[in-house]
Amino acid sequence: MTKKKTKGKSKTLQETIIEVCLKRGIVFPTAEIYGGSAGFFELGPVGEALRQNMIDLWRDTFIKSEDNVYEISGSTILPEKVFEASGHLDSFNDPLTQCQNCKSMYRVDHLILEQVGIKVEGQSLDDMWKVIQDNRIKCPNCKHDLSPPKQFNMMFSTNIGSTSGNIGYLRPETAQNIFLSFRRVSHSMRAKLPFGIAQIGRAYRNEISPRNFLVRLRELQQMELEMFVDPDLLNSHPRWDDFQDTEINFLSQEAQEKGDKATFITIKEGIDSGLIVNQYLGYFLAMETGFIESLGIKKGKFFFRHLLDHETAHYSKANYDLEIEFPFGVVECVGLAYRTDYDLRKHQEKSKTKLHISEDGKKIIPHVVEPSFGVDRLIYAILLASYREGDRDWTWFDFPNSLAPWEVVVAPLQRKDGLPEGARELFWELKDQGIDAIYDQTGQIGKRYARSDEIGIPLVITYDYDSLEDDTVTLRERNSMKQVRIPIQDVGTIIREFMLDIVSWDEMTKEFGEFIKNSK
RNA sequence: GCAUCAGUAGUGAAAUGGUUAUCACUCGUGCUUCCCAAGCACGCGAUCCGGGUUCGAUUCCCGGCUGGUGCACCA
Repeated sequence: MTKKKTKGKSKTLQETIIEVCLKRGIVFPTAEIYGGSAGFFELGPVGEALRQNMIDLWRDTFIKSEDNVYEISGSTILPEKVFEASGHLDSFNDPLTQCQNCKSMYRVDHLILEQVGIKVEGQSLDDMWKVIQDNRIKCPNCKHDLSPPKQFNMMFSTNIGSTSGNIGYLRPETAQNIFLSFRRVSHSMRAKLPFGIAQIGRAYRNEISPRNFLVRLRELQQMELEMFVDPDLLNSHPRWDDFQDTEINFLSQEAQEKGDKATFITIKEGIDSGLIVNQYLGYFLAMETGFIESLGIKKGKFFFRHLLDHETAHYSKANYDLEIEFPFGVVECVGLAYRTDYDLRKHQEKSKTKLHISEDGKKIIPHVVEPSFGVDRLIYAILLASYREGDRDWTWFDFPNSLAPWEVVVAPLQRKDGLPEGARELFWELKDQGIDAIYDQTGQIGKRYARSDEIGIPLVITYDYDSLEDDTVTLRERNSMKQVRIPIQDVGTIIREFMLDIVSWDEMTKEFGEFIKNSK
């Protein structure tokens, strides 16, 4: 953690980002006019544009570029049986006890295991209370008496319909819908292993203590993919040759125990040494690396942490968290879990519905490899990674072009002499061409450049007096603050090529020459 | 959930048990042929919520909400 807030002194990066978010309509607290509600945030126009652009990028990468991944959209409220089967009802119900004196809270089962070595996980509260009393377990902190254990449920519950007793829960992860609709999707798509089902949507967790802006939320958004694979073929990924040499930044369990840093390894090295459990996990480690880089986050700034055994969820046989480094600490943004056949088996048992795939006369319950992305945390990570300050009087976001909230601002140099009319005409022309433009004629031109930079719009077109004469406009680029003068009829094409990274800004200035204002 | 600090225009700050709560920037309108938050004029805009003490509370007290930090928690 860095620095303190003391009047007029330096602010943390987090405080700075939050300030810009409020000011520029990126993110703000839910129900703010009523004092807000912890753990909930709303995206403003700029934040929502970022979110949509990131989701598009994810869909392109993890669904559209694959030959057999199908996207669904499931309900956010699910009946209780689902979570009895999935294990969330047991595992999500943490039994807690509190010290009567110092008020410290403890997970009862963890405390008992640690103090007297007895495993009580899954036992009733009364039984656990008995173990505490029989063994005279006291508060490890101050040695005083503990309270009887209480359940704390991390899932939001509700009643379905008018009768009580039909309990539903807001899903704590999007993944369960995928297992529930597995049979329908695999049949309707006539899917053959390996195939994937993806979902982008909201999930809910009643966190005890929401913290750190968009990091720990009670309502969150996920982009999840469940890849279903024949368990005998987990080490026969069809594209092995394409990704085996991809380098990833990896923090092994052993390195964590020694306190070492993450190091770069290739996927092949990871597989050969057993650090990466199978090729499908390796594939997604490589894919996740590429995706995060495309968000403008540098390869050395994030790493995969192989979770320690006690941190690994009840359903998972191996878990790799993608953690991104920032001045105040790391933000965990993506998980990669090897869920094996846990979920399908549990749902098969509970629902009495066959959840296998028939192939070559064999009945296979596929194993599941699950990359799971936290949308909100990634938005935060993008903001942090793109935030810039320096050679100008305002701050800006250096978003990758594909994430920018708008592609271009169209601005008349002044609000008179026919300039607004000309600029307006160009603005509508660009819209017709499918360019995501926004019009701004308020205030002086420099102020409009600043505002545009501040929400990370890469380009500004200025329609000036010369435009009236010769049908050219200036095009300004955010990062260099340099301009070129280009013919109006080519503007749409030029913007498109720049936004798709077909033509770089350097190439553009070479072709058109840098425009210097003819002062006075 | 515990402890602790904090909450004043959009943002950042100032002040006060008593007339109309101050300032900067932002924002809006106008002027200035004006290409990187220039200048001038005018304008909009705030004491987190509830209760108590008091003739009077933004200020003092209590409770809540929200945020920072530490602990705990994070399937």
